[in-house]
Amino acid sequence: MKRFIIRSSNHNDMAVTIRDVAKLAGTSVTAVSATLNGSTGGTIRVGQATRERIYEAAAQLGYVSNPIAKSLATGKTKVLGLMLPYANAFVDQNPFCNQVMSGIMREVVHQHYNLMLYTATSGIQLDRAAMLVDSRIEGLLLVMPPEDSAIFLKCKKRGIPYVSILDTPTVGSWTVNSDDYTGGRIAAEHLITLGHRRIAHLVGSPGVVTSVPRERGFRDALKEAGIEVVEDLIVQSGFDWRLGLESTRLLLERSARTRPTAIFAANDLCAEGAIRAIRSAGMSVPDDIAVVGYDDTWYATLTQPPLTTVHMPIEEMGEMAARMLIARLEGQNGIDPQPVLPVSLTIRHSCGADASHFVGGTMSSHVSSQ
Amino acid sequence: MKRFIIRSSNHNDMAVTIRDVAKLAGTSVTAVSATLNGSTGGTIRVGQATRERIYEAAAQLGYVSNPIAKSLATGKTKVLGLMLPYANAFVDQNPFCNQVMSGIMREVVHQHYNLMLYTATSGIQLDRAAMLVDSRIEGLLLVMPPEDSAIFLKCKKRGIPYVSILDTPTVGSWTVNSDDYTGGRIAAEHLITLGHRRIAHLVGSPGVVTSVPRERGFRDALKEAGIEVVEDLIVQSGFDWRLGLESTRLLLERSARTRPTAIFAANDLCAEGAIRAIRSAGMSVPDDIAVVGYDDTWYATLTQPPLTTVHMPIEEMGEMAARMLIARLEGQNGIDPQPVLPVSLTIRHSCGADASHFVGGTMSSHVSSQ
DNA sequence: GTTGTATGATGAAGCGGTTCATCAATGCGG
DNA sequence: CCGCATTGATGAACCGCTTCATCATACAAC
Repeated sequence: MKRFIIRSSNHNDMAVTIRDVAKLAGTSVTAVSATLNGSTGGTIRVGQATRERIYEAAAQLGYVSNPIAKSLATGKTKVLGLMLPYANAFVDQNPFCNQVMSGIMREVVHQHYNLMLYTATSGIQLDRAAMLVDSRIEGLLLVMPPEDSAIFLKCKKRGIPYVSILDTPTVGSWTVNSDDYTGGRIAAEHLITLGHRRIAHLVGSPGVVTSVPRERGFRDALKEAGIEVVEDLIVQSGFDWRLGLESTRLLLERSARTRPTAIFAANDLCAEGAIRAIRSAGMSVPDDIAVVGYDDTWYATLTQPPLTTVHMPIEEMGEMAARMLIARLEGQNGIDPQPVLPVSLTIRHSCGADASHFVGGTMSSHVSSQ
Repeated sequence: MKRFIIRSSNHNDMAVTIRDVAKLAGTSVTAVSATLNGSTGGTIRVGQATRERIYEAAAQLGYVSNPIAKSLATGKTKVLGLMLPYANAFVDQNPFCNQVMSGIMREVVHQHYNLMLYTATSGIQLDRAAMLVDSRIEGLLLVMPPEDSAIFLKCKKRGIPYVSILDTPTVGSWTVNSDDYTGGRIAAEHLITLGHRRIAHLVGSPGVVTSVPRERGFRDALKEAGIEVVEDLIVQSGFDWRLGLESTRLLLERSARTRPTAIFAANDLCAEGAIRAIRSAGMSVPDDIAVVGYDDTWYATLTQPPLTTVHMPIEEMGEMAARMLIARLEGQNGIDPQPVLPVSLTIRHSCGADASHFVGGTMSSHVSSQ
């Protein structure tokens, strides 16, 4: 026997469908669909009267469209994926990711998209996490993806467009970066302007793309000021405060005559480590040694003294990435695929500078003080 | 003229479907579906030989199931929603949310679910954000939801089950909390054991449910130790370091004889503020005034001195919430709907205690030192 | 030989929308 | 009155997958 099916109007928890609305409004599902979607302008036309009956019926039934069915029919999900970097501690402990996420969220919500979150949690490698990325998402946002990750291949195979944040731009890639070169420069220039000559640079973790241009900018600034670049003062460090502390401790072991009088740290957390090392060596920041951070996360206001740091427009980068991805999905063109956002210097107290002297005094497009 | 449709095998970017696999394997879609899902044990049975042909065909075509179609057919999406709290700064600047998210992610990935992220970004109220929650998600996780939010109603109407983290348990609700009462107690007890008698408590933001039981625990501990509870020493503060600083500053204005010798702060950030206030008043932590924090986020290791703080199992709470929600979705029963996770005291250096004296010396189930 | 019971396999009806192809009615110029 | 463009409206195919109802066969028991 065939099942007896007459669309049992209420399977109790069954949501109301477009058909229910059509029935109540005494019209067709086509009309309902077109009306409720603001009529796409195809061959389907709905008169004013019908339209109103539909609205009323929909309201009366409390109809809400089922996005899943819609996705299946249209092939569009209005969902973006966000893949956070592999190192769990990084995500947990670095305000950077949060701020990027905030920016992304803002834009995503604004454009009526949704965000699916993926992370490579402890024990799950990024590539394995990538397996979970499926056709539910239309595009993917990547934060600091490791080079040559299988995830890229996978996206390509699946035809999923992606935009990465903080990634080396290559031909045809879509990346959002900030101007790390200038960031390195303005940090150095600020210190130079303050009279420093022996300036150390704690370089970020190897493999993180931002490190190289920052270092380059740093070196160039020194050269241009006619200051000899002492290789021993440019040391490998990292984005963790412990690393900053360790590296700085080593620097402080140098004799008073070769010891740096200023340190340009890999990021704000690293600067925190540097400040600690300096303190525990019985010296003062900024009187004995000046410190410049990088990122200008909220944490920079919490160091003692508050950190002079290179401001990265982190939220804006997230926002930009989301905007680019969506624009691309919607077939807009004329989008710059590899924007580089400007940085600036936020002057606080870790260099001993009076902010007011420096407004407009650096290469940055914007110098603020707090 | 009717469209001429023979399922044009390759619309070029069209993904391979279950039908393609069936065709190649010379069998039916039913068989393919059953096989690839590990045969649900219904009336559909697939023989070994067919099964192998199917696997081979699927592999050859690089078939991947379309989760959207699957969702539409089954009514299950395997997607959970996560609603982060409204205050943007809170999410950005408080490590708490991150850690909860980590825990949630861990469990969600482990159970082969996905996570859709919702936040009330600046300018978008929580209730408006809730509008975006749709049938794509099977359940919702809420972090510190404001009471009486429209979101609850909405979930109920839609039949979406939810579990909230840090929320007052009510009849029939599903909530995950940690033992705030004991948290307040052990903080106080620790300080009492160290000989303190004038202990202040900086209470968390009003409206946040954790504040009340913590204060109660704090008071009870004092009473039990026969210490008079001085109302003036229990002050409204908040979860931001600025608030901690401000509140503490006021406390320090008291005469030396009525001034507290120890402060139990609302959370780690608030404790940071307290430490600063104490320092800038020319006093020392812990020598002049001891400070206890709450949460034990990574930030607690960064204060100077490192913070003795009540350890909240934050990640575990996230994990637990996700596990409960999924269990509920999958119809398991016997789940405790309102678990209260144990807290403990992490002893560092802001109270001047030697950790080794205190192992087992408090009510906590676990005392660790770093 | 008949009946019964596993086992193996499949067609087709959904799930809830979108959209193409088609048709009815209306209005207008000549 | 006829031809034609325009507006209004609809049935049904389709998106890709699940699953019910049904059927075919083989083999065991009686």
